Amino acid sequence: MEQFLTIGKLAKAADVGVETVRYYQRRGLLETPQDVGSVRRYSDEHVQRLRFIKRAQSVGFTLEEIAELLSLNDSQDHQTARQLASEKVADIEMRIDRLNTIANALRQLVRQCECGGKELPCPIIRMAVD
Amino acid sequence: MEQFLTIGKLAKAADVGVETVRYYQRRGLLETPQDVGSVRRYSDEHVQRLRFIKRAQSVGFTLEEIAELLSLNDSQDHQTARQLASEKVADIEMRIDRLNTIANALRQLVRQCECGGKELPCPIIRMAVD
DNA sequence: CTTGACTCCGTACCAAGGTACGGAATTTAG
DNA sequence: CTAAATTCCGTACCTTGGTACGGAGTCAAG
Repeated sequence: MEQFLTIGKLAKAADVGVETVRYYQRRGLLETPQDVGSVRRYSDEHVQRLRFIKRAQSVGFTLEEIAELLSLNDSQDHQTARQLASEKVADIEMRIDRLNTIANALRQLVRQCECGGKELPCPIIRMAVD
Repeated sequence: MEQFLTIGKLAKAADVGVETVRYYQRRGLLETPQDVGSVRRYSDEHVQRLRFIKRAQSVGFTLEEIAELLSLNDSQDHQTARQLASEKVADIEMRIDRLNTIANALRQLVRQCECGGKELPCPIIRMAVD
């Protein structure tokens, strides 16, 4: 029975702590399944969801924003979901732009160092995007 | 004298709180200039730096990571700076990939909703990257 | 059938990144 | 020149995203 996990197995599979799983349940990011006997059982869906949360977190979304993303996924109200999803896509594109700006500044820094320019200031921060 | 700002003007120009500026100074992210009279004066450099911090934060860097980025910029040790900068670039590219994954999932969601598929589950979270 | 690991639940605590507050000194606008 | 706004500094407090802990119940391997 690899398909129905206890909370411990779930946590391990998604590489988070058991307490974290419970915390997300309290926050409403993860469904708390019905007890089977006196212990709850989790499926692969739950693992995917936890991994999604991790990825989204690692690029700067708050748990609240992630809850919103997930609710889009779950929503029956496709009209609203489409609208919100479009906004989120725009938001993500902006984040990507910012990351590219920072990456480009760093690449330039790398190049300058390679060319051995000794005392040039390396102005990462000057590259305004605004 | 638009060029030499008090802390209040600086904060306003960079759209952060005065307390935040002081906090960054304590954390070593922003230089504390010498007093001029009994008040410190800030320049456009400081504004740029604060904006850089904001942008980097908004895409998920911690203040500690940002301090590292900034120290690369300031560093005299170009060898080490080049090495670290390359690592950071790789890091950023990974973040961009993750954002693209999430954005693609959302775009797919948008498309499904447009096509009016009523009860299809919209599986944002299934798109594994790992 | 017991003993060690695991679950469940509640409450407490922690670190990061600020924000608020208060008092003394200073600066600036009228 | 005075009154209001700012600065500076220290300490206290707040929110987010967890982690730790403790006790009672439960499950599974020997």
